[in-house]
Amino acid sequence: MKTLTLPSVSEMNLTAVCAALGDPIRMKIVQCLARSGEKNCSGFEVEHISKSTLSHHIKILRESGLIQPRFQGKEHFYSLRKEELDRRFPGLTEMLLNEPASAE
Amino acid sequence: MKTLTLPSVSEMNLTAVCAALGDPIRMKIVQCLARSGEKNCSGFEVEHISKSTLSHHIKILRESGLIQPRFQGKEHFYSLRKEELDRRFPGLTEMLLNEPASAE
DNA sequence: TTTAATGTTTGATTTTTTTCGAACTGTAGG
DNA sequence: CCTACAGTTCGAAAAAAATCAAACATTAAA
Repeated sequence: MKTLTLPSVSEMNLTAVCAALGDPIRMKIVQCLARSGEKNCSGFEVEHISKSTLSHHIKILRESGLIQPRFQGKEHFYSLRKEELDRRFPGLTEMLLNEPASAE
Repeated sequence: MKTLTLPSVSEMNLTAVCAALGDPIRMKIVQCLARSGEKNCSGFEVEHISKSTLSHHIKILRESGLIQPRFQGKEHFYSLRKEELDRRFPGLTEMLLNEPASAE
């Protein structure tokens, strides 16, 4: 059974969202999704991390409410929860788009 | 000699700012400053932490560019760098003000 | 010049987070 | 049914962050 817990708009918490965005890998994933819509794990432009580590970061992003999954066959497609974020944290998605990808 | 390093607007980094805001104590301090302007350490509404821990959190906030100090006598007054933040991260200070103080 | 007040810094400890490989789950194709 | 693929979960190890007490610095006041 797939029990997917995604916080509602009112359940989203700014501190948790900031903590999620406070890691360079997660920031990069979120910026990637902000710029290009839906992607599966292999589409995130992150290198040199194992798939279990990537999965861990995705979980934190999902639990904070920043991203949402869509399951299709064996692939998990993720996307920014733009509508929800724009309601809860106006200006945030623009911030993500305006910020240059940090050198890593 | 007091060498105070405060990042310029262009030096501010979204990931670092988010990491700074990702801790509940620091979030509370910043929200406190956003609502009420300048305060010294004893004015931050945080309890149950030692002064050295508080000083540590203040340092992280200052180095991220979120707050700035003003030295007057033996007191250090801190304030949000509102003008700089509004230029670099439009919408951020509103987010801080809109967010209810999280129960701790 | 002592003493008290307001922090900061240092060094050590605890706690949390990040990371990985291995095992596992579910899906699709042969 | 067997195998490959895409990803998650588990358990352990490493790295980073938070925490505190003690020592230090600076200012002001007695």
